[in-house]
Amino acid sequence: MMATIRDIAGAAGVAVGTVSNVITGSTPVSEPLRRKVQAAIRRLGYQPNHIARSLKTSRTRTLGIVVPDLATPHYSKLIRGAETAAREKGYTMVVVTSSDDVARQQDLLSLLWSQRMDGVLLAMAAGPAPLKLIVRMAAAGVRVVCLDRIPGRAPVDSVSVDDVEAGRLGVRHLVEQGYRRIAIVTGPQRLRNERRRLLGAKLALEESGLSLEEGLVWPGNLLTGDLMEPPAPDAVFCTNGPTALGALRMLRQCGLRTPDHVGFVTIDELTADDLFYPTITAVVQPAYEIGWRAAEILLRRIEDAGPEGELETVRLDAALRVGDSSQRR
Amino acid sequence: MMATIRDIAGAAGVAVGTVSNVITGSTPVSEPLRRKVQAAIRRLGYQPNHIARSLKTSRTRTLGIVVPDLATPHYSKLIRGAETAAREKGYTMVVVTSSDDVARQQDLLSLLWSQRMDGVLLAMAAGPAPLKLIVRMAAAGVRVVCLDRIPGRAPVDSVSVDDVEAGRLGVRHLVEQGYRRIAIVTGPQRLRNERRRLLGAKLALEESGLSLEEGLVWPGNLLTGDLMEPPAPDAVFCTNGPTALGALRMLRQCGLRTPDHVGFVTIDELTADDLFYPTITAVVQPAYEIGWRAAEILLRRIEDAGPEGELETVRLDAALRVGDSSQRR
DNA sequence: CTGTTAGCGCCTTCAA
DNA sequence: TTGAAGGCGCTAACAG
Repeated sequence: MMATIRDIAGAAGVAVGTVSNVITGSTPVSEPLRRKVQAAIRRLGYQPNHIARSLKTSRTRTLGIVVPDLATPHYSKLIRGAETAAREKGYTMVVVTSSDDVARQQDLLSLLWSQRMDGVLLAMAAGPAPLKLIVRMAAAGVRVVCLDRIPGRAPVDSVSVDDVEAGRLGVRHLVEQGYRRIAIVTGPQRLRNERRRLLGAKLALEESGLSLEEGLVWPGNLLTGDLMEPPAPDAVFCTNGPTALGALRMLRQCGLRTPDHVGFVTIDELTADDLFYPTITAVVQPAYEIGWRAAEILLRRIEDAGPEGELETVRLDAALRVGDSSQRR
Repeated sequence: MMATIRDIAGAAGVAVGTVSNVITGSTPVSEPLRRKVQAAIRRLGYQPNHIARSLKTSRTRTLGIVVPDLATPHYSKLIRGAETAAREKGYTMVVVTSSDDVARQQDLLSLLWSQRMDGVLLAMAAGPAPLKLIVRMAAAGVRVVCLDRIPGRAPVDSVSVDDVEAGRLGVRHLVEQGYRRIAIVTGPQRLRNERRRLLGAKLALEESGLSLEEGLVWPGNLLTGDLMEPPAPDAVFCTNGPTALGALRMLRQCGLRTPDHVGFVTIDELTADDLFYPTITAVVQPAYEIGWRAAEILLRRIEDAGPEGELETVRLDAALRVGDSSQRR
């Protein structure tokens, strides 16, 4: 039903090997034959079967990327970066989402392995790292590079932002603006990123001679009233975008505005945060570059395929983008 | 290097066919043998090769979805809906983005075809529909279902929102609120959706006995000053999310606030639009359901594989979600 | 039930 | 340069 290399060989009056040669370009083919072959390809609407090709070559020229979710702008930027790098090298990128579920993440990795992806980019789901699987995949020739959400200490290449610095940067800015009772709102502490951002925030406080009161650290989501009851903060620092949205909702519910009643800084850009009134001060991650760099490393591993070489561990810097929300009045 | 079905047959002391039978479950296998096989599978860390399986069965149990971009919340919801429906049937969803580029869209469709996806979901890039390719793919057994951004008249199943109604809904609301000089800001008119939303908006005006002044329709992005020079609008209606963000930026630049100076309604939810101050009135599309329904239709086509049957054309309703921005004071 | 075997479509030596 | 042939890993008959 569907045209094969054989059909077009027949139609062009040449051998299948010749057809393959004109398609892959691996072996020179004389002009007249090449023309006949290409004519037949067009005429029959032939579409090479990558499945068969991959089975033969045991390379798919396809990369997988596993992310916790697609809705967060952070991950769409990251994917775009990775996808662009892959495309430049002639690779296709397949995107799948774990919904932050480790079981599903495990399934997805197995699936990508079964699909014989040449390599996989992994932004881990919250929870234990699938190290054993990663190691087995690597042994089987499926490279894995972690990005954004990376495991603590593990034999994998990784690219991410410097989380400690990001946390420090945001809180230091608040301190410099004159805020003293700074509340920290974080995501789940199972995530290493979150732990490190919190660590950075604490460091910034210590460096300023301020002590962090435990009452002012809220891991996970804010609860109503946290902002009102003593010790009430004069500023809020959020360690990620979704958390920031939650915190802002809470502020609104409590009738608090930034920066009039409380200073506000978050890690991650919020969609259209320049439209918020007042605009939001953010510690911005180079999301696109994280994706790009990770894909680059992965592709190098795949194409060099030589000895293991050194593990690559890239830490990129986040940048402070000052808005209105942290301007103490 | 990588364990094959053969290796585990050897390790378990059975024939390859038996191994295949326990894996696929297509033929019953006695308990003792099944156990030996499964032990061997675990021991050797065997991972089935989907490539080979697909070559044999000529089914990949994988669907592709092509979207213009990932950053828009609308598309991530849509993808989640489609992905969920696919997963329920045991299919994997591969996400690729066209960046709204028809050439790239063409390449991606060819690629998905070459990868022998069992079916493809397509939210078209702005520009001419790749009808010929779609027809060829269908003939070759790769079903295509269009969603969200669908072609005008074409022999494909399609799922989308009722754009005319969505446009009408938004503008009618503004009229009901007492606005009279309503500006319409649209996306590129090459997009059928945009044309139809504009049409709906015009209908709502006519039905209210209001005439649309050409000066108050801005296709594409707003330009500075449009809002200030006469005839200045007393309300703005945007036909999609990104356009709305642009318009809001413009309003801010002009020092105009909603609803004090100008009423505001948009099609599409904006991320965290409940946090905008004032909150934004939106005509909300059932994005998740669009994805879900489209995947459902596609899967039915794939699995029934029978006669063509009737073309399915699903039009879902958008809903008005009233916020502050359209409350005339 | 279990084992054997013939391809799925393609690429890649290897001879001619 | 061209053509013929083997086999990638797996499934699905089919024969035992």
